[in-house]
Amino acid sequence: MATPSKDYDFSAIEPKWQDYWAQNTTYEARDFVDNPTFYVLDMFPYPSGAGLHIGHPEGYTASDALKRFKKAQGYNVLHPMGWDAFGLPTEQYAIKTGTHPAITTKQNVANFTKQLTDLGFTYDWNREVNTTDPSYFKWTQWIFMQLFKKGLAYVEEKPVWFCPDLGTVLANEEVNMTAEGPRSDRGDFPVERRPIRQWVLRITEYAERLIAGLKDLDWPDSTKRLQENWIGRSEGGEITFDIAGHEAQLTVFTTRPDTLYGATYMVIAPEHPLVAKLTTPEQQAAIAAYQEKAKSKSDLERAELSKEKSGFWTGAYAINPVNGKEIPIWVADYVLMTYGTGAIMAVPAHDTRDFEFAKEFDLEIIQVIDDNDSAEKDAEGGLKEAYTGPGSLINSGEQSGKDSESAKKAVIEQLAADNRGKATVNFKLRDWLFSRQRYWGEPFPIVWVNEADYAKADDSLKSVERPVTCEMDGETWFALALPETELPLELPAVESYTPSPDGQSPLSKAGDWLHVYVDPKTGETSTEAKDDWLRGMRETNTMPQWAGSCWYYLRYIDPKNTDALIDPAKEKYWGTPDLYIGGAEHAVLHLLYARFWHHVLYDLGVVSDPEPFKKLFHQGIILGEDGEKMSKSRGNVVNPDVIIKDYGADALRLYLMFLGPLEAMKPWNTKGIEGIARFLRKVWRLIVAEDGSVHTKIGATDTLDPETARVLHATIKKVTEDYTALGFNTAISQMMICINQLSKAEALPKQAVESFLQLLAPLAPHQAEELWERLGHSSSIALSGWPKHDESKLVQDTVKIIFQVNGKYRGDAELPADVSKDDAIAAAKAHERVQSFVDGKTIKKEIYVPGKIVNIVAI
RNA sequence: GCCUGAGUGGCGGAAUGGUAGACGCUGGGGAUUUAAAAUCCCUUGCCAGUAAUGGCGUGAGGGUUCGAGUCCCUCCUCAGGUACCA
Repeated sequence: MATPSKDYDFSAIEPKWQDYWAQNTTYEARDFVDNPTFYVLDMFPYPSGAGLHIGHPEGYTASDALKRFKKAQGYNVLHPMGWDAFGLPTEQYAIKTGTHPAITTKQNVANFTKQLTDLGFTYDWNREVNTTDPSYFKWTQWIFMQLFKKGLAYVEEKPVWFCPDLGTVLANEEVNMTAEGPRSDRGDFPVERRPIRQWVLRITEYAERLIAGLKDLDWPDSTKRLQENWIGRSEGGEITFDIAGHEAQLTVFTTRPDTLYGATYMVIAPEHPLVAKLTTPEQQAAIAAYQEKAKSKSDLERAELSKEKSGFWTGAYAINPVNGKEIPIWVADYVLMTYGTGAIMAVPAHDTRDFEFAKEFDLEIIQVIDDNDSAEKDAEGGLKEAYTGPGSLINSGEQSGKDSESAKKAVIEQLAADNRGKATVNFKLRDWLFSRQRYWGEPFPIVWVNEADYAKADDSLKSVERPVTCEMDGETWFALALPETELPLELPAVESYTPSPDGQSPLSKAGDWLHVYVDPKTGETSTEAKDDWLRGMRETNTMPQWAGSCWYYLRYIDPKNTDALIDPAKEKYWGTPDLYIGGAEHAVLHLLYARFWHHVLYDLGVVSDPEPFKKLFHQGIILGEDGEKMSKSRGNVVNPDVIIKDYGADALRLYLMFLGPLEAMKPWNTKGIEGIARFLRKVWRLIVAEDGSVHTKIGATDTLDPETARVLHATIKKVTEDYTALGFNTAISQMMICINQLSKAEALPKQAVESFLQLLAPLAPHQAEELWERLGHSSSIALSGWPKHDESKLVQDTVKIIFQVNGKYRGDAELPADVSKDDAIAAAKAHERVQSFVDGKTIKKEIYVPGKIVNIVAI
């Protein structure tokens, strides 16, 4: 059965072993066996028409190698793969060609599967998932239903980013600010603001837990920080101001209640509901024009346009609750309606933005925190810039003298007694815009009915605590969730995948699907009218691509379950992934959304741990040979298929891992892969003689010479450690050192060579299997276990001791490994060159680092 | 501006506070070959020197230490993220 070839012919060897692993289900994960489990998860790809990018195999090689390593160590390893297949490009292609996205998806998946197989990745394809498969998205819809019933979903008409070219709404995160204005992240088309009916998920209700949960995760620190900043927790207080001559009050959020005495004016956002009420007739025209201007800008644009402060006085005054001071209320767009309460108390002395605004409009600046002379002052002693640091309070009535930290509490307590303030926590995080006006996404399992019908429907179909309503054509509609028996709700066939010009989903044109009758008791639906059934209309929005990727790692554990999202016993057996490998571009969105859903599923009792990804690793980006990001337009894209054809999958896998640390961004270098190819040929020649038989020097002896044994055991040790820590580049270096050493030996015990192959197998599995077979084994190297190093083989009789004088190398000597301090120092002093540097000087100190260094300090 | 990272030969990169440059690529020289591929050997941080050897050297400047690429402080550059978040 062995390939007769005497040469290392990867093009014959690699398919042979890929078939072998598939047929023997070598890497199948088995539920409930006694071995310890190890679940290694890759971020599943979007199966685009372009095929695999070189970035995919980088992370996937690491996980495949780790999987094989863990398997060899006796773990029951789960390493699955699937497809994040809903998405815009497929839909765009459908619009252009009329091909149903499901057909395109199927083709792309087939292509991706082949490419992954060619790379020698042995995923457990029994567990393959596809987000567009109804048996999968049934459960995506089911999760949404739970969110809906828990009151975590609502509908709102919001001005959202709309991209006319893509014909869809985009989330804030999918829009980039550029010099040419706001543009879509995908495709780089211009986008604008439009009010559209949207589903929104209350991720903000989990903000506190999402922050707190980060603490114990083994994630890159930078990623944790990114999520922290994104959620943006700030502690502070809300303070309520009376308005002179008005019933209404204004509540502000501030992180600096301690500076309240320094509040010299207030600012409300142009969109603030009280603007019209507060504006005096004289100011009316100016304010209205300003509001109009602000409306045309978005939050992002406001930030992008010059930071010059603009605004107008409303003509009204607020009353500072601590000292009764009347302060003017301004409207300015540097205050955002979407953060805090949309209103602020301005303390120009201690806030940079307020300071700039006050300077611009000549407003009063009162310093209330002592800067201890650390801030720059003008001739009159006024601040030249805001002092934002801590200090003790001045000009602050009864609070004067306190330090700013304790004053924060004191001021809030003082106000609380009067019901004018309370301590609060504010978040930057906003609720998650969860709908798209697209065809190729999960339909919402929602039917809209009128108010009278809603009253007739069973509570089990409702969000009881927080009914969800929307306005359509001047009527109020109420949302009912479909029962589990109605799932999956599949996509209807449509004639055109193009959204309507007003931005509504293509589903809004699927008449037969759109209009349904609902059984008020069970939620069962029918296209036919029935007695007492409610007449309803299906939701036409679809879910964003994030929906399917929010929970796929759970489905791998129990992919074929038709009765539940996941069997609790299997969930407990496998737990959450032990390692999650994927790009840092998902540091915020995917990883935050998935954590949110997982927390909700935890609350529902579906999973037994609140956090889904305990350990996360980001592989770096591979740049083109020119050191620039790979892109078609640059022409520096490396195609994995071509590399496999020229050098083989093993060489590509090894080289991807040898380029540098897995997490680093590093340039590709086609010349460099030659070195790896050379290494693989060397391994081959060590075992296969010129006539194609096993080399006669293998097994010609039972013992290794001490030096070769030392190198081999050092290699076993280092490779084992490095694989565990994903330090593949240094593991490969060590294996190169080892093969160079083994090649020198005249005779080798068979076992030494086998140990080496076992180390190599995770990264170059095809060649390792082939050579393993040629050494006479009939079963896979995957089942052969993992070598253990023998510490005693690492011990050397003599060690090289470095001699330094004043910290500089001046010589060395081989000394007995157990040489005493005195003997080592004596040996150093006896050394000719050391003497020449010590001569005529006084020895101040002698240091001996056992087994390493003697340092003589002489002046 | 703020938050992360990162700056080491011609290049990718190694170095629990202990000989900086492992391993690989590239370059130079040689062996083998009719020739080529493949393979093998020597060499390859900079400066001086035939050499032995000496001096310099991890973005810059300080500091701690017997000893610093590694720890501390200040600064510079680059990459990624984020931005009027009160």
